[in-house]
Amino acid sequence: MQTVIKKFKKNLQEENLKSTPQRLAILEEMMKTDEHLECEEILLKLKEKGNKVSRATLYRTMDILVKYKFVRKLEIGDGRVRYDSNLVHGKRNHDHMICLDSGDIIEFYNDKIEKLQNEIAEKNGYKIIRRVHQLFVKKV
Amino acid sequence: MQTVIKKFKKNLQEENLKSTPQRLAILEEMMKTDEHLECEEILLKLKEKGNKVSRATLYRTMDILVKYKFVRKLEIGDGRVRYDSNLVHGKRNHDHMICLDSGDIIEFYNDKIEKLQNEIAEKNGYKIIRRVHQLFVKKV
DNA sequence: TTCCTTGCAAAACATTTGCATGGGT
DNA sequence: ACCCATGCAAATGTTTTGCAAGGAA
Repeated sequence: MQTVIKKFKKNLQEENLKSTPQRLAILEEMMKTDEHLECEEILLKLKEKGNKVSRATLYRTMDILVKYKFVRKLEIGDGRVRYDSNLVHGKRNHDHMICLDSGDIIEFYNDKIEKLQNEIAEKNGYKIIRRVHQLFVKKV
Repeated sequence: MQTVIKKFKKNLQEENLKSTPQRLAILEEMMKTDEHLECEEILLKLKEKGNKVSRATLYRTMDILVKYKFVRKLEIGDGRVRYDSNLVHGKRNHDHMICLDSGDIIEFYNDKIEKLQNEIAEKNGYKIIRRVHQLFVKKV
């Protein structure tokens, strides 16, 4: 995982941003979890481990991590923003199934849907930059 | 369209809610537009027509309209909540393509994706209650 | 007459921002 | 030494809520 940290430092450097203990602590925290964490949860985890990071810095840093695609912002419409790490076992493209009873978030991926999406965009003269696909479900 | 108003009144009655001028004005406003309106825009439109509705009532009523599926809440991740009317020319199932350059919101529907989604849910022991599918695009 | 509904203003909430201080490079 | 980053607290923007007054049923 050293490579991820290296990449992050390089990314920062390229924009004249500085490699600070706070930014690294946040990155490392996001590397450790495959949950979908809210800002407050991330803040709490950091605090528990003795890493003091202010709320303002957390918010500012999450924007950076999103920009570099280390994490993805996940909004399921309940007013809480969650972050989905792209750093754990190299996961990238996936969408979410949200159980309305348990609140569980299950990831899914389907190649055919992927292709159909691209066709739809193309047909309209567009290309897809990003997408959100969420299924709100209940147990049968 | 009288039937929609009738249905609304019936829905209200069934929950011991009252049919008030404010609630009806909001419903009628949503029947007239096929845009994706924000709360402030709806409020403005109502005011322009001389219908005085307070912000609090608007928010409270939109929740009711969502519950009865007269409108759909649309969140495209820019921090603004929009409402998508289900009352205009009987549109129901559709998803959204959002142009990152112009901000345009284009509606789309694809039967195959629909089927694939159902299969995915089923395979995991779930049934789909609601879904969000958004493609963020740019012109080719 | 009974409650539900409204409107106002205050509260709540998440996020952003200004600014003085601190810290990478 | 330069200038970016941090932390705090204040500001922001949106949505929610408590409460007194008004209005359907």
